[in-house]
Amino acid sequence: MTQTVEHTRERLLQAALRRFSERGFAATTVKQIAADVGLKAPAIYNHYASKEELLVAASTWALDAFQNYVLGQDDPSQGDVERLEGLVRRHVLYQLTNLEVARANDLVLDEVTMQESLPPEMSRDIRGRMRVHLDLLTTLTSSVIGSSAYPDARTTALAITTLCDRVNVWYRPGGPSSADEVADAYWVLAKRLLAI
Amino acid sequence: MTQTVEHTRERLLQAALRRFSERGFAATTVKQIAADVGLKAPAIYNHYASKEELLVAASTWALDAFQNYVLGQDDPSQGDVERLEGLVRRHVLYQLTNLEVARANDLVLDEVTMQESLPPEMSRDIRGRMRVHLDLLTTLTSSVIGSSAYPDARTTALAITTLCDRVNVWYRPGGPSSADEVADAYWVLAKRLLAI
DNA sequence: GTCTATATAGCGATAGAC
DNA sequence: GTCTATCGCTATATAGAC
Repeated sequence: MTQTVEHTRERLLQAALRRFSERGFAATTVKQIAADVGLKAPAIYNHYASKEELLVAASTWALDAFQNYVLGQDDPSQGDVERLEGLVRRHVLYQLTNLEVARANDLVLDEVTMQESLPPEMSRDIRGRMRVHLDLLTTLTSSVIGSSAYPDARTTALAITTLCDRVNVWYRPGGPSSADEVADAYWVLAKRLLAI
Repeated sequence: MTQTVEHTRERLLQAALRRFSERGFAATTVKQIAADVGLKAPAIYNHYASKEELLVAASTWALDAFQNYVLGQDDPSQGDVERLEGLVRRHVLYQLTNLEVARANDLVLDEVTMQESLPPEMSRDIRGRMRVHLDLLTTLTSSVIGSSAYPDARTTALAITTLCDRVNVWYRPGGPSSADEVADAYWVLAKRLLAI
């Protein structure tokens, strides 16, 4: 009871993240987000200037969390295959142990793929971040399969990251496989795509 | 000029399909759909009872078109590998030559994955249809890789269909590859996943 | 920093003339 | 079958009291 206060701003961000990831941006109302943290709708505007700013904040937070986890642990002193394995495993594990954040990332990526949904500045930022991830994956893939491989490194890297990215679409927490088991299986699949 | 009339109902459905696929259901207004076919918003209700009915009609149409193309040409008298090749190639080609419809299918599948967006009857219908596709793919995969393979046939089939499904996310019509070239490359990737 | 009350705007959908 | 006008509602966001 002493400091159940907790910073309202952060709790609003988490509530927004969950709502946006469940129903999408347009179908979510600020009233719902406010209610999730025990507030009336107008109180939100003491913390965020607009609903769109909430989307930007939530999306940025989700992308940061993903990249910190997946890319932050990459160790350039390791071999290329080991680095690829780490990227694949962490990508899968992240998707499966942070279903909400992962869904939010799917969502924001979708809104970037489409038009007008997000402020252009943020669209650029997001594209840039995804490029960092894909470029690293492509570089490592190229080292492993060679520069004249068919399909080429970019196509192969895209296939690998797509598989990892979509794992949360069909995975259900209570199901037969643990997240680690799925990560194992997906690294096997990735190795097949790399033909190693 | 003789019969530029064309059945308004169908043109509305196509306009709805495009709008929904571009911006999502909640963010699309009936006014926009009506304007796309040169009508005012209320005229829509002479053809569809509600915005939701337009979504149901558009989604059903899109799913039918996809399944007719991909599954309708499947020939059970062929070998398992040949049938898998056909399914993969047609899936990719369909995604790339019907970008709008493909996006609409992504969308409706997403709304099914989430909750409440669609009438429950339709959610069941869509789940059933996707099961038909995945079940066929899983059966053929199982025949090819065996029932004790690791990862198992369902995981492998899911990976293959996921790759095909997401090809339209990064493909751009004016880019370096034709749809046929992408289909070639993806069948190579699918074979690697099948370890053949 | 939260509340109630309200401004403003846009939505889906209906009524009724043509 | 389409139009204009409008209903009823809900949305985001603001104003001002506490």
